[in-house]
Amino acid sequence: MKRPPKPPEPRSSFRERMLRLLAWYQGAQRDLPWRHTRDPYAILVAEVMLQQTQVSRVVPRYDQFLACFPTWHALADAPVADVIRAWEPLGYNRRAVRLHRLAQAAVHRWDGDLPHEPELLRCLEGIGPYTAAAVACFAFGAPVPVLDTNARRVLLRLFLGPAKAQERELRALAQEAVAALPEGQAPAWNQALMDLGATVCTSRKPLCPRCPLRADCRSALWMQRANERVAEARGPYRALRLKPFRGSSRYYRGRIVHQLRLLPPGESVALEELGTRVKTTFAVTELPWLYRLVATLEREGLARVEAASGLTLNSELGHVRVRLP
DNA sequence: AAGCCGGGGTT
DNA sequence: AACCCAGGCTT
Repeated sequence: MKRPPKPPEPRSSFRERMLRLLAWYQGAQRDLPWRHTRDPYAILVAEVMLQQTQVSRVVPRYDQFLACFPTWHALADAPVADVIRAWEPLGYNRRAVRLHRLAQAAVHRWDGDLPHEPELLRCLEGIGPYTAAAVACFAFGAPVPVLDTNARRVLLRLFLGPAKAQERELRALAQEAVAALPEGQAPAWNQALMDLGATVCTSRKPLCPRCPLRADCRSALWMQRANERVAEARGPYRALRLKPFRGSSRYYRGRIVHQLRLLPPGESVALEELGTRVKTTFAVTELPWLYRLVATLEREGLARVEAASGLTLNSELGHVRVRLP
């Protein structure tokens, strides 16, 4: 008997797959603090904190930040130094400054609210395509795609396969999905994509056996083989835990801001003293280097330099003092 | 498109 | 040691 041609894989319709993911989400969704509110302020705080920062690192800081700054007004009226302090250790410290300015814009320009349309949200500094869509959807219920790294990966693997796709097709696919959604399901859908990506369809070690859509996934088979290859190739693990970014300007910027946060409120530190706190081998010949870093931080709203105006001669740098803005 | 911007956890 | 992360902005 001739071997029968391989039957076409049974594929559920686009809509069936969406409904299955939504059903999975109903039972598997993560209980996250920012999912208990639709207050635009609380949503925005979460979304800004979550920019390029893992959920597990935001959770412990989130309630604490909201306790310090419960409303638009509370945040807008607070000294920016307090906001910068409350941001530690989330990183990307300019987000704290931008969030502070966003609160002031909400109070003074938008009458205690935010615009509801993603296109208008996008005009605000610190709100990019992701955050605009997230606020529009999660706070205002707008049926728009919310494309973060998780949603991109899930859509790509699920519908487009292992080949790399252009941002353009991804957006088209995401838009098509949202348009096919039952009324009012956009927030759940977007969160379902993120949850699947965060807990099952992970970047490095996806748990395909636990995936509700495995049977209809364009990448499942490919992924299984890839995992087997990785398992074979994996060698003994050694934890090294060396200091990352040693010597990079990014590394020292972080240390500088950390030291400024440690200062008592309103106090400043001499540039040279700051140098020794930030770098154990600091020498006075490095004052210009340190001053450049601090000057950049000042332009970004993360530091204030107290000095005779515009003097950058080496001999003058000894009089420079630095503090939080 | 590429570089820059933190910092902690995972493998 | 590199990789990862509910990105955004500048050049």
